[in-house]
Amino acid sequence: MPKVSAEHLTNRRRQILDAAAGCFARNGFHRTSMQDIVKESGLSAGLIYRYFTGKEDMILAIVAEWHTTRSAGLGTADDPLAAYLGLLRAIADPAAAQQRNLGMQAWAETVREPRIRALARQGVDDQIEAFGAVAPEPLIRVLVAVYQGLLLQASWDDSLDVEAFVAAVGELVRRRV
Amino acid sequence: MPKVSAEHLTNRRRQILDAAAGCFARNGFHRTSMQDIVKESGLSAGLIYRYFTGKEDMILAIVAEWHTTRSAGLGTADDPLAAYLGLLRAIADPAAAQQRNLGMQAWAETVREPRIRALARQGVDDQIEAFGAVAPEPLIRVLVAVYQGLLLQASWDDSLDVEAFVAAVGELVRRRV
Amino acid sequence: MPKVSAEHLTNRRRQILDAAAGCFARNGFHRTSMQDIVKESGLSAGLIYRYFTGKEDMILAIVAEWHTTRSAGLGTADDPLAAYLGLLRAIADPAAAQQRNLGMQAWAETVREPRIRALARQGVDDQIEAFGAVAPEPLIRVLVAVYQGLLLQASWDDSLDVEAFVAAVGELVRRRV
Amino acid sequence: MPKVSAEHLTNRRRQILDAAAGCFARNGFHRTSMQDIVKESGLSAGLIYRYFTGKEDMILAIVAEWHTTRSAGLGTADDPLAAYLGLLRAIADPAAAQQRNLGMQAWAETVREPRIRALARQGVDDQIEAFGAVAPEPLIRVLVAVYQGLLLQASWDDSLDVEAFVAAVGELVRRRV
DNA sequence: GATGAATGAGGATTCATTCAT
DNA sequence: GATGAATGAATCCTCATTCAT
Repeated sequence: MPKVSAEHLTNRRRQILDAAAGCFARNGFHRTSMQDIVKESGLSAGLIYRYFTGKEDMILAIVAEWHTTRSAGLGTADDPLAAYLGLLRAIADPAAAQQRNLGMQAWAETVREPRIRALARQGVDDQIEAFGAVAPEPLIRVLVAVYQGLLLQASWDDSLDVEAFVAAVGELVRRRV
Repeated sequence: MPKVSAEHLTNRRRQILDAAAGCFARNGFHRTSMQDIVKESGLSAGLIYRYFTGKEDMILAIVAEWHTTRSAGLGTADDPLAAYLGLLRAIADPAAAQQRNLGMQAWAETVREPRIRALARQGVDDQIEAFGAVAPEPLIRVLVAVYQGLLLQASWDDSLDVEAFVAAVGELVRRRV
Repeated sequence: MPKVSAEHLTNRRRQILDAAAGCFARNGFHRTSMQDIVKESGLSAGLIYRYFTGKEDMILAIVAEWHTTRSAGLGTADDPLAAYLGLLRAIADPAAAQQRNLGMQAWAETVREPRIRALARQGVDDQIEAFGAVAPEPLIRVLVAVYQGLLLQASWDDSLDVEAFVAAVGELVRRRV
Repeated sequence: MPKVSAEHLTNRRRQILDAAAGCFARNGFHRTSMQDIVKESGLSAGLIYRYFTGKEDMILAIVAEWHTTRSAGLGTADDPLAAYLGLLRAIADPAAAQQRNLGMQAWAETVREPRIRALARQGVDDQIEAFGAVAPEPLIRVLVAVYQGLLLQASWDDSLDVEAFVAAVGELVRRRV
């Protein structure tokens, strides 16, 4: 007999995850203290532990969500190439800075946490499956690699010419097809 | 007149950096304690602080060296494409696991440490300059991105078919050239 | 005019005390959280605080009850020695494990809580008074000590030969009388 | 190649254990914070963890030492009964308040920590073995129980007449022999 | 009355760094 | 130079208690 609605619980969880995502994106997982998240969320320390078993659990949730977001709506496009180039533009967008930062943090964690590594690998495999009908695995892997590398470069270089990058990719791929 | 030879100093520094690189690659920067490095190096805590001002300084040194290694010998090849494909094979090699892990750690740090971010950006710029004679910047960026993404994917997936990946890249690029 | 019957209040209190006694006996006062008692009792946290002012108050109630139980029916036996030996058998009984555990917890609390210490002392004094007609104080103290020590030893050693213990006590005392 | 002498290490350990014993005897294991021990010892928090893996480890060390002290010199006396009565006097002595308090704490821990329970049981078994030549096990158990009970009663009642207690025990036992 | 979500102070422990020897 | 013992601030987490519903 819960005292609050399921919606309330969902909102609270969202509130915590948003605060955590903000902190993590700004300072990395390990330079972010639970206290930072407490402050950013406006909640209390104790309450956060009713939603997550600990910091590790929160990191895992953030990373899982990151990959889920990335895989959403995959392979449903009429024009796969155009859709892919759209993804490139999206990840390089200035507004996606938080997403990029979280991504880089998540990748670093793959080194020491098997579950995060599994999520990362699954993320790539999802792409391979989604585009399996229109391209062979190695090519998809290359395109995923391009996406990953663009994420990095866009993060480091505000003046990166995204359109030129996308155009170069388009040219490489179109000739092939 | 220094009490110990410059060579001795260099060796000691090397010894510390090697120990640190090993620890960092295994557990990440933040899960590695100075004590871990002390143990792995076989030296004492006090001594390490005579070579580095602190942990941050060591991380910086490790990251700087990582990028230096990557830029070494760039643009001197007769056949740039073949040289590039060789780099792809090298970074995906099982023996390069430590290099891959360090790279991912370094990338994560770009989020919060401007100097590491500058090193990362410089690393890409070095490639652009080195290959500026044979290809336009956007294309080089794409190829660097492919390298970066392959580093990630090879790290996550032991069964990745590197040759198929390299072949796919070769095919894309050769048609263009 | 109370909203609920006095009986209801008593039952609730009993329910809480039983839950607390179970938890305390299993894990000790300090390894038992209020949440543990909440769960075990099937009631809510808020309700428990309407019956007890806090954890300390509950511990006090448990300890008081423990001593009350021990003093009940004292000195009414026709054959005091036989009655005493029966008490020895009872406290060493496997079924009395919870009583033994609570006793040991209560004794430990006498160190820091004067009220619990007073209860413990009163417990001994009650025995002295109850058996004052049939034995001098020092002897009663010795017999109480035997009871206390048996409680400990029975708790630590499942294979303790209770009958042999009781026989040894009986022999010592009978010769004296 | 330790920087300090083995004696220094032993002294430090002693220093910590003494501070801990003082705190534990005053407030019990669980009302004593590591910070309390840090203050009482005059050392730093970090240093204490170089000697003990944690609070649990310290409790275990304190309890082990308590039982060791109790078993020291057992069974070497010419007159076992006189020696035993001496032990009774010693544990009831006002100066032994700390020993009594630690004992009660240790007994309470037997409920939840198998290793402490094993130490307690072993403590009794040691007595049984030490006096096995002069008395049967049940009688020894009874005498140990008397000791344990006296510890409790002396702790609770400053005005306890120890000599009368000891005399009562002496009388019971002497008649038997 | 009854609930359980929410609080936040307090606790155990770690770890980068220093400094006496 | 070299050591490693020592420091103590900072971290993650728990839990007794309260109070809005």
